[in-house]
Amino acid sequence: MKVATWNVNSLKVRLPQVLAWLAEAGPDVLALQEIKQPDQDFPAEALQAAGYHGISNGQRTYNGVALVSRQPLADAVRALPGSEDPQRRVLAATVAGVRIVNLYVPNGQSVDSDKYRYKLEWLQRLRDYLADELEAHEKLIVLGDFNIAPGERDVHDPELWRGRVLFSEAEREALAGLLELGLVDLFRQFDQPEGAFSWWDYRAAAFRRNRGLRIDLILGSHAMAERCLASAVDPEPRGWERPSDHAPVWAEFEE
DNA sequence: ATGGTGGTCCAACCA
Repeated sequence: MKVATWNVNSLKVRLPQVLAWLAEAGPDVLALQEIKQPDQDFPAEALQAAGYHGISNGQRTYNGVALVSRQPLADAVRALPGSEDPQRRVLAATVAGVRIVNLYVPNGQSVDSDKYRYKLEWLQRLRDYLADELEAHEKLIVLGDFNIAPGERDVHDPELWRGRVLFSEAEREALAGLLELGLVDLFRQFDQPEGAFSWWDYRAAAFRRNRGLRIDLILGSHAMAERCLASAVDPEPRGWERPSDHAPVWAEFEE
């Protein structure tokens, strides 16, 4: 099973690229973030024609997540439990006996903003949720746009980014807290090239200069980590015409 | 230190 995550920054704009990447990379499951459209606009028919089921937790203009899968998606959950958050950032479902949790973690804007405090509170609620999910599901994958670079190797210039949003101590500790629950950053189980990033700012030719961050992650429970055969970023779509600012990240598992 | 780009939807917000 091949599982992937991609922040597409508007599914309306990026649907042709999503269909092209599905055909090219052939993932069994693709988790999408920032689809920026309500559920009634979700392109279920175009995906079905490509051989995929799809479900969404959409929202107009901002946020919105979706799951695309060759096999049916069951038992969907669309929010962190006990939350009245109107921001659509969570979509979990079960595929072929594997629980998949798709996340669009808040960006946080800057460390002195209300949005940063919201991000840290949200991550605390996420931790409580994932603790329960790990109890309930031996085979668990948690993936998406985490808006946090885990370590020095995941940042093009750690000294520039240190203390700033996406690489601040409190965010990195919150992410480490998720791993302490019993989740593994699958990308780092394998040898990777230097400068393997998943997001590059649209500004200042950041992609051309490879000034990026690895903030799109695939975490697995130990049972999934043991079954993981490979993981990588596919930077190619970031170089396409009118790209998302993120590239897809994938992980492959034995059956 | 600033501003650079892009999506949504036409002013301003978010990333």
